[in-house]
Amino acid sequence: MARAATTSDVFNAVAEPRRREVIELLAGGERSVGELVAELGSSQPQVSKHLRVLLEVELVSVRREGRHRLYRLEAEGLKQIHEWAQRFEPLWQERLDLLGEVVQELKKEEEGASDE
Amino acid sequence: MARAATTSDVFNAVAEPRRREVIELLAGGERSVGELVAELGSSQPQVSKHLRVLLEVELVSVRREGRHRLYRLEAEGLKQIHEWAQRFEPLWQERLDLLGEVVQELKKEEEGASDE
DNA sequence: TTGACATATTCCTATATGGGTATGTATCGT
DNA sequence: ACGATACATACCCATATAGGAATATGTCAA
Repeated sequence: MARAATTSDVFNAVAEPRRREVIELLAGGERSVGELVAELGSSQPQVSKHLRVLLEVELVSVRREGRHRLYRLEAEGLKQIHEWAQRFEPLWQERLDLLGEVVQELKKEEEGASDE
Repeated sequence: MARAATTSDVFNAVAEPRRREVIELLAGGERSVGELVAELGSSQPQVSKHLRVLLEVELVSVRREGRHRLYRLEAEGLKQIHEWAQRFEPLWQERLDLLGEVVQELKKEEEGASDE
């Protein structure tokens, strides 16, 4: 088999840099496809395709406004990612603490050395 | 062009469910490949490949111990994901607050209705 | 209705897998 | 040195894109 579909879950949807950019732009408020195209510098079809993926995993929603389609970020979906990563926070925190201790050790040693 | 390489960044590396499982297992402490194979129920080559991807984006590190290779989670890499998602926390929080308000509204209306 | 504008969809191509199978390589015990 | 154990790689296949180009669809204005 091949890689899983990007439309299957939020993690896959967000794995694409371009789509993360779209999300970041939409965090600033609703945008039409055209605006996104201008801001991203991608082709219109590409932007539409990325939006479709984000739509399928419900990271965005659409609304019609005349000839435009206004896309809006549905941030709840990102919560899932945030929470997943957060589970490991104690671990990287631990490392930082450890680093802090090492620094303390080095300082002591240094002081001891300069003492000689 | 094709899809981006999974070895290019942490987001891609974590997009694969199997690799997230590996990360979760390693969060419990160092493991040998064999242990991971047993716990994941995947084939040994597959596990090795996933570990390689995680290694390339530095989400894990390896250590030799006799015939075994002990993999260890390097959680700092996940911090990046956590922080990226965290940027949007105000947005989903906002929605929840809004939801709360709606609930309050409904309660009031309900009380008013039962009052009639 | 006709034309212009805004998007979505389709088609085509090159590429990067994920999984299975077979094989290479390093380490340990005898 | 030899066989067994523990992994890593190589190879093959089917699939899912990301992009680009062309086209279809939908909406508004005259």
